[in-house]
Amino acid sequence: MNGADKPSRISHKELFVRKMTRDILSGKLNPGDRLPSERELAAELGIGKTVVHSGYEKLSNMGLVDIKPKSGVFVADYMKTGNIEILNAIVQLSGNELSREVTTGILDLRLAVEGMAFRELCLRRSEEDIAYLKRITGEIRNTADRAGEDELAERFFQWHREICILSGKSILTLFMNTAHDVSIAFWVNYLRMYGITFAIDRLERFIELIEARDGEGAYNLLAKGIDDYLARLENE
Amino acid sequence: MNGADKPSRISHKELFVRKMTRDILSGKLNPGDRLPSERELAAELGIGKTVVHSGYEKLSNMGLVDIKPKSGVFVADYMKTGNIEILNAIVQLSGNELSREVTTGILDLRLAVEGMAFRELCLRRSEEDIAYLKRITGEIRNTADRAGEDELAERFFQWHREICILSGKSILTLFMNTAHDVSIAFWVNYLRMYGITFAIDRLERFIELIEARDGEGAYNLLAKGIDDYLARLENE
DNA sequence: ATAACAGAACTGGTCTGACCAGATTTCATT
DNA sequence: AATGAAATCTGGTCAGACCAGTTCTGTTAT
Repeated sequence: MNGADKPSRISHKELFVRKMTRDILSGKLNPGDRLPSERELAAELGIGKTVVHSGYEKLSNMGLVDIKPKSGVFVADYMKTGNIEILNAIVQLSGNELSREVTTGILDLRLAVEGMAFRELCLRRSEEDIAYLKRITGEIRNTADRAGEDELAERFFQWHREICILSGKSILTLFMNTAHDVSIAFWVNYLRMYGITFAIDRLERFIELIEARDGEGAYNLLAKGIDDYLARLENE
Repeated sequence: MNGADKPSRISHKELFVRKMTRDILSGKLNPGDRLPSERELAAELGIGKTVVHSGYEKLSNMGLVDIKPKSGVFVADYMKTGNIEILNAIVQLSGNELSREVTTGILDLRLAVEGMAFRELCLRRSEEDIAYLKRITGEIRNTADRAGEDELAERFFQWHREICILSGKSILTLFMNTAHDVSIAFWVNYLRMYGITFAIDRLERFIELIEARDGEGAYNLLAKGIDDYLARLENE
């Protein structure tokens, strides 16, 4: 019993994927290692081969394992071949705790992606864009008290994603979504560190700069915020 | 020869996913539309319900559809909620042809990601790194004649990914892999446009700059290359 | 002793049909 | 008209059967 009482039952596949992810990411299994065959594993875990196959397929999509058809499944050199979904898996496993390396990496990318979005949006923003951003920012302020930590993090994520959407560069939006889970973990930490009021004030400062079409200003505010966050992380 | 000779038979699931992807991306189906139930579709297409389920699952992973459990499957507002895998799907559907918007978007991101990798690598590169880069570049040159278009594109992709790996910023590598398919499409076009010799010479120029620890130089060469490519694209 | 080669014993890949449980609709009862 | 139980939808899961390559193994011919 229990301990991890999940109201919604966890499927065999989900359990299997988590176990394998943990074993691989923790270093218990090393790149190149051969994994048990689908049949073996199915028998050992008392589940169907189809389930194991589906699980291996998912791990393969993340880049954690390398499936050689009709031959075997091997642990992949995932830091070479994996994709960003691995980050999301890492975050979920470690319960929203981010290592420093992951944090700085993600922030570097965020600066690149969102910085570009800010600059583009400042060039093309309409009055409607400004009104819309003000409206959703107001909504965040109004519901901040009764919103949970995760929900608030989600709202901040959506606010920044909106910048990408409004910028018209749809690639940036797709990228933001790809890094969703890891972003949420970041925002939870951020909001704990700086507090809600400070964070919302910052959103409004961004809106002012966009309204003034000050792309460089918005970029610099973003860059400065990231630097500051990393500096505080160092001093912890 | 050839064109589309696929030796490996295409599975029902693959066919189904492609059809749905095409219908959604082409605008034949619109965000919010309810899709047929798994059973309906299975009967209509003469395949098993599990196959349809698995297909819907894949589409959901890409962010193309929104699965409401026990309720129905709906076309998602994918430009808002989709992730980068959608790009890969777009590329595959259009037979490696890239729209201008996708191309510029991807190149913007590449500049951000690889530019950072070049700068970092110039700071920390060892003699071994240089020797390794020279070796794999030599291999590309030696095999360029007998390699197919796609294989060569893959090798160029791997070369640039190697920059990310050697830079030590593993997040950048993960990002590169996430955009793999779309990058291959880019490199195929690039190699057609500039020719193999020019492209390989350029790799060697990069190595010289890394050896000289000239991070700015490498960044500028990358930026200039991208600008030039986009300019030529305009004039086509 | 060694090389070549059938065939047995693996491997992952695909698909069907059955069953589960939550969501939704229908329709008789109040 | 409002209520609520039951029928009928929905996606979610799973086991087992079959397919087709790959790899190992033991025999045979040199």
